[in-house]
Amino acid sequence: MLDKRKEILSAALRLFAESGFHGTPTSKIAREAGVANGTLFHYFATKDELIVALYIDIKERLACHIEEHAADDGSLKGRLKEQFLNALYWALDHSDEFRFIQQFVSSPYPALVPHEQIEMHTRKHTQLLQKAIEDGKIKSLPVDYIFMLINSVIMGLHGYLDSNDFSKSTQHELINETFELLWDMLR
Amino acid sequence: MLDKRKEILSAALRLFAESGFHGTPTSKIAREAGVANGTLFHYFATKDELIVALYIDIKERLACHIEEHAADDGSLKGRLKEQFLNALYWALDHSDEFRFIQQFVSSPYPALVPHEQIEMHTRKHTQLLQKAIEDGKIKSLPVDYIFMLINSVIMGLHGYLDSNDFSKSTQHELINETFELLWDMLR
DNA sequence: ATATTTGTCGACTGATTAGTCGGTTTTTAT
DNA sequence: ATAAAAACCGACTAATCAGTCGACAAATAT
Repeated sequence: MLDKRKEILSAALRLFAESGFHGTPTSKIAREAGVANGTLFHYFATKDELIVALYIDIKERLACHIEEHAADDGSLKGRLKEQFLNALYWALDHSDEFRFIQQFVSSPYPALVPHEQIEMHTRKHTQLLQKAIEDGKIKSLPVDYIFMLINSVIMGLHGYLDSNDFSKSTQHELINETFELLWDMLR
Repeated sequence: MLDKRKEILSAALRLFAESGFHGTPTSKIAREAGVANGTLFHYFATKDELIVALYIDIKERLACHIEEHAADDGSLKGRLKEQFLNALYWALDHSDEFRFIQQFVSSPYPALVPHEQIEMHTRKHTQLLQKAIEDGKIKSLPVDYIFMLINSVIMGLHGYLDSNDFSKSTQHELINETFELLWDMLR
């Protein structure tokens, strides 16, 4: 049964999102995952390693989701919009994951993640942007700057939608409007 | 000497920004502040109370800064821009404070802060926005929505400027450009 | 002067935690 | 069938940490 690893990651995610990294003892994670204490340390040598592994796992799942749902045809704007919407819907459907990521990036942990790993995940998003810039569809500004702007808005909008509780359709409208606002800004 | 309280807050800020809330033992804070262990708990009954007090302290200082540097004359756009620039420059000059706030908001702690306290600090910023909306200077969208958008961009831009190291003048340019971008988007 | 309150100290404690270890079961390879 | 390796267990430990306590000092009040 190799899916005990998954069980551990899943339990850790739930508990971290609820009580934070340090508010969650490894013993509780093991119990919640239905494995022994030692088993946790069989898969992850340290708690830190578990946290980093969880981060990478989530990032991978997000990248997969966006890749899967990417429309390969259509205008550049349409494809970018697709990415934007997918990121937000994923975040809305995976608020534990999102809370974890937020906690993670505003902690000392990111230093422990190999640099290439990070870049690999962002490149997929930035290359579409790069193309849009080259085609003159959006302003000629540094890609990582634009990426930062979009990302910030995604983060912020998610928090906003998460703390108010709108109907599904209102959410959808807000997300759409926000993208159009962003697009106008970058055009 | 009642400024031991300040000494404790200041040491806590430095250490929290460096190692996170839970990576920082109270004993280390006391040592760094030059006071005894028990003294820390004389001023703050629990570690949590210290963390919340530090949050409120920082928020107050930020609000003061923005208020002090607010130009009372000038166009609405100019005043809004002033606020935007001041927030960013403050953040750039107080990265420990900023790191702390980021950590704080993506943790379970905000639940411990009285709601009025939060609203009090945001109202000052939102009321200028409210006026801009009423005057038709910017799009008629919910104030807190617009506030969220601006805030996200401030957060994101700060992170961006912090991780690249641009010259002062490049920073200034980027900040200016970003505000103009934002303004165009909201107009 | 005296009493009272407030601030300060640092040794101490009870609880908790990350991580270990020796042994058992399960899987895989031969 | 047998041996070797990998997964798994849970009691245990060494260390750490938040918070206490009783004693002392300084300031304030009477």
